Amino acid sequence: MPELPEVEVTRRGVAPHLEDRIVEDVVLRREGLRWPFPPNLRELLAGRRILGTGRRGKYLLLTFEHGTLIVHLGMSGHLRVLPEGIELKKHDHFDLVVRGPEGRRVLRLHDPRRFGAVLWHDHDDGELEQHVLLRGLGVEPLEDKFSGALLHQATRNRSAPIKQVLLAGDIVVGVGNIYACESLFRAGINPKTAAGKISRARYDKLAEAIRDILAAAIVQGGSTLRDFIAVNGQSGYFQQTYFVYDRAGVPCRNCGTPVRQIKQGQRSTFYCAVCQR
DNA sequence: AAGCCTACCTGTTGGC
DNA sequence: TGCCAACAGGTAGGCT
Repeated sequence: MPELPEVEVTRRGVAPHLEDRIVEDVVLRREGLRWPFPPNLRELLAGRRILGTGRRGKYLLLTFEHGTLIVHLGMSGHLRVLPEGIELKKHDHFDLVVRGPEGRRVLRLHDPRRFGAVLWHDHDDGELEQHVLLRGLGVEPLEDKFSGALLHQATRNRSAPIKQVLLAGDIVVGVGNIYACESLFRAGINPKTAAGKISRARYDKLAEAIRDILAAAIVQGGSTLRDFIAVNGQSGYFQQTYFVYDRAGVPCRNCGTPVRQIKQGQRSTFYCAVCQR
């Protein structure tokens, strides 16, 4: 589910309910997800004020004075903000209960496949950016540092296909399977092309495509394919604007040639063999 | 070091 | 309708 736009939509959704609120309770309903939950989370957070929210790649960050709560939604996770007393659903694993002007609110993490994570980074343990999960991440695609020049320079020694290099996340973060396919279509680049063989001019186009597509997806509330919903329960709409993703055999919106589906590194790739060379 | 593969899970879908 | 295999948006970690 959640690539960068969905995580950013989630962050923007939860932010007004969390910022400057005091945590009153933490409820853990299992040992953990991908990794164990910090067992002392309630002691760490109860009575503490949430100073702000952030995002690094697909990691959602809740900042406290003494540390940062790191939340990852994995493939199937979503967060909702609910009034107290809403009935639990299967796979509701974690609640953060906060008090605000409108009373108590519950931030509830739902994650059927349990590839998500909730971790704590204590400020005594050094810089957040040096956290083991964050330190290897590439640049943020919506920040100024991201450019065709950066993509070009960073890929000179990469022989892997551009699609897989984008997904790897060590050069640029947040571009998952959907947005990698869509961006390569927009830039007219065949996903199988070796990353190191793509020209600077084509990378300029790709960087622009990634930026534009991610930004547009955020405006649309992200993509709702199977189960993504925003904090308020609304679906995203970006999937209606897909050019290639999930459209195998359907005529290309640009040239009419049927969209192809192939496997790259066990993941589906969708592309137009005519528009993408 | 790049690049490939596996593993972690449940839910949905499509073929028979 | 039921059964089963294949597949799904992410990514760390282990191997070559």
